[in-house]
Amino acid sequence: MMMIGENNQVNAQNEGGGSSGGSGMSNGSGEERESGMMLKKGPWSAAEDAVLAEYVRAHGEGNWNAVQKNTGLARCGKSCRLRWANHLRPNLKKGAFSPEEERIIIELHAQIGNKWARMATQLPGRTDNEIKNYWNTRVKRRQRQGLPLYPPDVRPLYSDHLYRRYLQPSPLLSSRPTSPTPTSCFSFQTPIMSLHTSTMPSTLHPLHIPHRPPPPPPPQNFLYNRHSAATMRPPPPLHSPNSASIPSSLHSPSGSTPPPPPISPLPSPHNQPAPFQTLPLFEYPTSITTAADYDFFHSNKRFKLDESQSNNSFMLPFSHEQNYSLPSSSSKNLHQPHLDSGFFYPFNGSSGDGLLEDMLQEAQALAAEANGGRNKELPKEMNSATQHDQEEEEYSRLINEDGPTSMGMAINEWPCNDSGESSGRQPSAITDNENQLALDMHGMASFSPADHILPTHAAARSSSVGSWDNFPGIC
DNA sequence: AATTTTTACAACCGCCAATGG
DNA sequence: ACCATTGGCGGTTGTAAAAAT
Repeated sequence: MMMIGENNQVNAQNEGGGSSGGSGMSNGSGEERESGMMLKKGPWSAAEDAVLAEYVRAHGEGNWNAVQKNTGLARCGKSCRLRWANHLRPNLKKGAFSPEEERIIIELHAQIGNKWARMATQLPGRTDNEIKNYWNTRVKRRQRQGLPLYPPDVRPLYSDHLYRRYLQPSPLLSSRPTSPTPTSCFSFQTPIMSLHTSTMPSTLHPLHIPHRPPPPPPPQNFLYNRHSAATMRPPPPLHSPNSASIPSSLHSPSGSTPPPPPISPLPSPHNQPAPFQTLPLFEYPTSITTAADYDFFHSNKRFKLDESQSNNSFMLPFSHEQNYSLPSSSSKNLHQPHLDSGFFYPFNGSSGDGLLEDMLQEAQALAAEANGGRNKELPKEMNSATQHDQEEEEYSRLINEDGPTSMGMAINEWPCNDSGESSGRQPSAITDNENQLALDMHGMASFSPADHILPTHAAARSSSVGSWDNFPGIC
């Protein structure tokens, strides 16, 4: 915890940080000069807090730059406003979020995305900063654990920012407008590779492929249980029972909440008319250092290096009619999976989907080989009774209680319009024309397969990577 | 017990829109 | 219309504490 003492310490982190909010130059010591006065940066002291609180008590909020002028407080107006809003104003709640608050945050995020300030208006006493921090921590935690970002009964409805992350122009769609605003969308990295579709052509299959486990030791469990994994119920209602606590004004930007898409079997890739062109699945990692890694990328017949691409794309042998370009190839992309909001929907993967079954079997074989026949190595963190465990339990229950007809597949979002309204059909049921329309509508120019597919090597090697046991349908 | 990793938090940064001169 | 200032927002970073190894 950051110490707030009386000594007006200067935080070294601000060295070379440049100007802040239009204030003067940084002097490299955590202070800035404005109007001839050295402005402090870094943690606030109790004395500074007292000065600011007294000023606001006397003059009210606003006109923050006047604080420094009138009180001599060596803080810029921006800093004063932030300090007041986040720490000093009355009725601020401190401490951990209650389960109710967490639920509200999750549901709000599912609806409006990273609109922290708007979320804060729905959580009295909480600041946007707190909410943002909570969410970012949650994202990291669940990513590492390989869990969906949202519980099964919450489905992200927002659409706008889901796509911003990927709106870099591509050779195919370079004329489309792009947004400069990246977000912390979360593309969930489960122990299974998930080929998310939020920015991919809707005719693509969402696909789960167990990823190559990290080089031993320790091996991960990759056994795939087709029977338990082959059950999936339709998505639950959009809102949990307590979602009524969320004001309607915060529902989708369009003002109406789109209904959940009806569930229908998703045809297998084999049901698609051939020939299939290929889709870049992930970038060739630039940091392969082990023979096992090399073998995985070069000997696995399901992946092939697309030599037509300068960025060492690997391809899956089925795909949309077009290839999609990758953003700049970098090991960073590979090792830092992009964050996006994954959720699940049924995938009919058990009725003669030869390709998919082959892939799954292949992955299973790879897993068994890598794992030396051993299963079930639960990371320590998976044994703790936490909220996510409860969510996971519920999720598993939802998955397993229905008939063995479908398999859980993670995707980001249905094809939908700008208001987040779903087309109401499975991606594979979308025609090419419609798919192109969707692309046009969203400017879905490119995506980063590496972001979506591969777990970070670092994460994969860390002890905190969840085993398959932690993923519903995988045993 | 020492070290490493993760978490929680605070604060800063840059951008942008609103406002007023 | 232009420009500077101000305030707000979302993203990012740094750090201490806690947890894990």
